[in-house]
Amino acid sequence: MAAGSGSKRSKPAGEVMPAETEFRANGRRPTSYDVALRAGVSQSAVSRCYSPNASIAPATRERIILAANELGYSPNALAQALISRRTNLVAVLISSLTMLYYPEVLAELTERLTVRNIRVLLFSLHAEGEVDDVLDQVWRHSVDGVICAARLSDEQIQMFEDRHVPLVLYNRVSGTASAASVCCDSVAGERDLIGKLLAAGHKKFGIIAGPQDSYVGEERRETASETLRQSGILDVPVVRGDFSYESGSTGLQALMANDASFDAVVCVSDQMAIGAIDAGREVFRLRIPEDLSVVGFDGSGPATWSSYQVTSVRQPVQRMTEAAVTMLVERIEDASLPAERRLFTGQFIIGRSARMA
Amino acid sequence: MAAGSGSKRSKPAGEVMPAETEFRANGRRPTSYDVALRAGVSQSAVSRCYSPNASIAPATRERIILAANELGYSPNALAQALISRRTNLVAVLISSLTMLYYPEVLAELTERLTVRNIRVLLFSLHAEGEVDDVLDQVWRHSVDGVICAARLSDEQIQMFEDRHVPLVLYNRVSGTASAASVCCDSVAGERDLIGKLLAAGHKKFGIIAGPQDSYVGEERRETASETLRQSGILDVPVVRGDFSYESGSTGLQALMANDASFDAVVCVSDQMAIGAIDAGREVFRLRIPEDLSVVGFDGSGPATWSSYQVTSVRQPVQRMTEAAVTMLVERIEDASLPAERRLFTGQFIIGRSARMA
DNA sequence: CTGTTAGCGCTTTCAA
DNA sequence: TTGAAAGCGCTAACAG
Repeated sequence: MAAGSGSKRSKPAGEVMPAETEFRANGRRPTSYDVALRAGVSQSAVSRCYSPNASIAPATRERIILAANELGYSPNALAQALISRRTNLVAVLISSLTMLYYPEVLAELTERLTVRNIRVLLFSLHAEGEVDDVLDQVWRHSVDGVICAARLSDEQIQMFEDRHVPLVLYNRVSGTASAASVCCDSVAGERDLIGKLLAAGHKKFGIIAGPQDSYVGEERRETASETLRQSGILDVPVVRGDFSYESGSTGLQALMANDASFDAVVCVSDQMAIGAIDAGREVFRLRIPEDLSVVGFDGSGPATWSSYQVTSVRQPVQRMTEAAVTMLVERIEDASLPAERRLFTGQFIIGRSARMA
Repeated sequence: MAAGSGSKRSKPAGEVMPAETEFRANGRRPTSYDVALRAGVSQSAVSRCYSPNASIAPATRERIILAANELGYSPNALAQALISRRTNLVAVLISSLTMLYYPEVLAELTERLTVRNIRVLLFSLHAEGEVDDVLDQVWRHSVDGVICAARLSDEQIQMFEDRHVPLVLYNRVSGTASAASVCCDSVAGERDLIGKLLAAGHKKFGIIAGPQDSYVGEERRETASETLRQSGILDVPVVRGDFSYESGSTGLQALMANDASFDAVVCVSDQMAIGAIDAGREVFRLRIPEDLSVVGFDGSGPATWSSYQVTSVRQPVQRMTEAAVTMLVERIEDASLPAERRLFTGQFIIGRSARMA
């Protein structure tokens, strides 16, 4: 018998196991050695059967596949990864809030990675300090690359370069370090939104911003303020939320507590816009948009529901996730590829939550 | 020098590498050999440093930790897993729809697994046929266990037993095979809901059900029909949706197309209830709940928004996810544990979408 | 086309 | 407490 003799296995060559009639007779999953034994070939022949471009005789392959099926064999991804230095694993880092309020992104990323035969190792970040622990796990698992939709410091981004782990940032860019990223253009989108509100004659604005550590949130808030300032509208009050419905609702109430004469409230996310709309209607008995215009950002599911129909900017999530996955895979394939930043333009959604004339 | 000589490494003992001043001088991540070399100990000493209950002298440990930090070393999870037969990886299987409409579950599961030092390998299923491919990947990656919130056939469940891979089903039970599971009691919840509608004098019902392959959807639909039948209300029309907002909206319209005299519409999910409420208001100009009562199920986020306030049954997601994770971890620790089924009672949410008197 | 061989980086006896 | 040695299951030269 070809296999077994001279192998490193502990059982001597003569002591060949009987045909394994039971599934997993020895209590462990079958290995390529078991398959080789049964098919009467060498272990490496079995390995070749599962290699995309291996040279193996059709007849041999058939015998091996048969034996493998009888045994219920499938290659051990750990061993494959250990030797080939390719895990086919990508870590997706996502802040728990984003995961809750924007699940479409995760669903799309997962699907697109799966299509490329890549598995997703999911990390959900809530607290800030957690990031370092998560990164440690990322290194330990030798993932082929990382897609990050959570806050990373420049030092942390630098670690990816040091370790040659391809990284693509989602809806954020790094300040100093150069990292590949895919974003929806918050500046253009928010400017567009504000411009339309101004054109419709809105004069008294309020802003419901996101947490300070949110990249897109801050970008949208700054753009809103700046655009208004350029039109001579200064000192626009800002309150902060956490992207949640509740914080949109309390945000509006906080704004109104000081001064209830708003024309328009700019929310940096749809979820908060919805909260603001509900608070406007329920708490202040306002008609939206006749008495108060509310705009959001994202174009996420509930924003289109007929009770809200939020005037907003829709992120092209499908194209963005596809771009992120493509960029990452390219960098896994060719580590020398330079950092690239892809900026997608959001689509204005007219909705019914803002007076547009 | 202790390490290096006699090791299996290809570089001869004499050809010792110079002190590695650079991070990852050889272009690869440092291994325990590199650390051993630098700390002047054997590779196994380094390994012990990262073992919870190893016997190692404090002084030695310190030298090793120092060297490890200088090199930026962290253990290779692949190699650890390969030899120790423990990956600290759990696969989470979730249907893409569930992922979209019920992200809280994924977030909670991930968080609770992370706390237990377990990583999540995420698989999102859309089509039915995909399951077998996903399972193949699950086997290949030698996960320690699986939490499944997607449809699995009895044969597929049997594969987990054959391979001794612990499995916990989430919000579903297996028909014949015995698998551990965590569920919210749809029967009790739906019966409660229907009972309250009946008590309030509703007479003419319609049901918006889920897809036929949804376990909870069908359970809720059957319970609703059955409970009504027991009160003498027969032939309740049923239309099917896919749990989405849109299908709730079109579902109501389909029901009304035949007969617009409904008292109450029972939706098997909140998302569809919301769609039905909006369609009732927008399309049919109905007041909810004065003209039409709508009830849902789940108690998911948007259901509590003030525009909807869906009368529903809230699943105790926190307790359910904790139970699922605990059950799985117990079975990873002790494979001989018998299958167990934990049923949680949902909480009735009175809401404002159904007339209750 | 096929088999032999040498490890991937680590844990775990077994001696010392 | 420590080191040497033996693999975990696999890929990838290298010969033949």
